[in-house]
Amino acid sequence: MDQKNICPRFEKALMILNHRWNTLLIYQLLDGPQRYSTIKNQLSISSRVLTERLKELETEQIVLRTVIPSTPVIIEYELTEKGYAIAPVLKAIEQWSSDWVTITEE
Amino acid sequence: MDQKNICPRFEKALMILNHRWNTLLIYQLLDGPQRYSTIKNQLSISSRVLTERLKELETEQIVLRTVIPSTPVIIEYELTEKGYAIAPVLKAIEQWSSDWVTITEE
DNA sequence: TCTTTAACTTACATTTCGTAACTTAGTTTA
DNA sequence: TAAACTAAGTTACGAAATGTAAGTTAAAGA
Repeated sequence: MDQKNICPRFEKALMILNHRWNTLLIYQLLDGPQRYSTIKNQLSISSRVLTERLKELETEQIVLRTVIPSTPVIIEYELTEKGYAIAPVLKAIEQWSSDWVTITEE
Repeated sequence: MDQKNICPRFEKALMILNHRWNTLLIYQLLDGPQRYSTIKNQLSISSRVLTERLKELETEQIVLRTVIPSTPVIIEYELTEKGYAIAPVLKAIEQWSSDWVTITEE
């Protein structure tokens, strides 16, 4: 009747990675440092949610935010070492999707 | 200005795996076939959403639903081969979480 | 007949998300 | 001098997803 003892670190990892947009954002940043507007243009995410997620990933030390003092100011986002360490997860998803996922067209 | 060409199968995999509860559900089912009430008791998910997600995973052929005709009826859920193939993704997340994720306590 | 049980449903409140318009501060343009 | 432009947000608000709690169903046992 009681719940399984899930490792809290694993649980937290799932919370972060399964939060909408987060894995796609990390996937996008695997290409290297990118500014806010570049990310926004690549993904079909709204600025409201993009800002929110980048803040979350920054708080989790997965993403680093750098201010480039120009006019207008430019902000660059890049993965930290912790962030790049998520790459194998994305690789595993890519592998599974190429092995098993089919697109149903009509 | 245009979006990156993300493989539609990878994109679909992300849609499925990042949908709230889905990875945790799959993780739970890696232990083997389980009935509805067992899953419900292990995770803190509501029956409304649990039913919804199990249907989604069944539609995606990740989960198989079996009716055991008893009274009251018992339903057993288990991963398909496609479902078990997600295990490496979970393993990669476990690895990352044990390497990098810390729990902030107060 | 009444109660019990497993696996859902349903109604409704709360939270999260998406959309579009607005803000801020320097800089160029008119 | 003032209006226009730009990047990176922020705000207000409606729509969609999620959580909560109570209800449903059908057969069987008390």
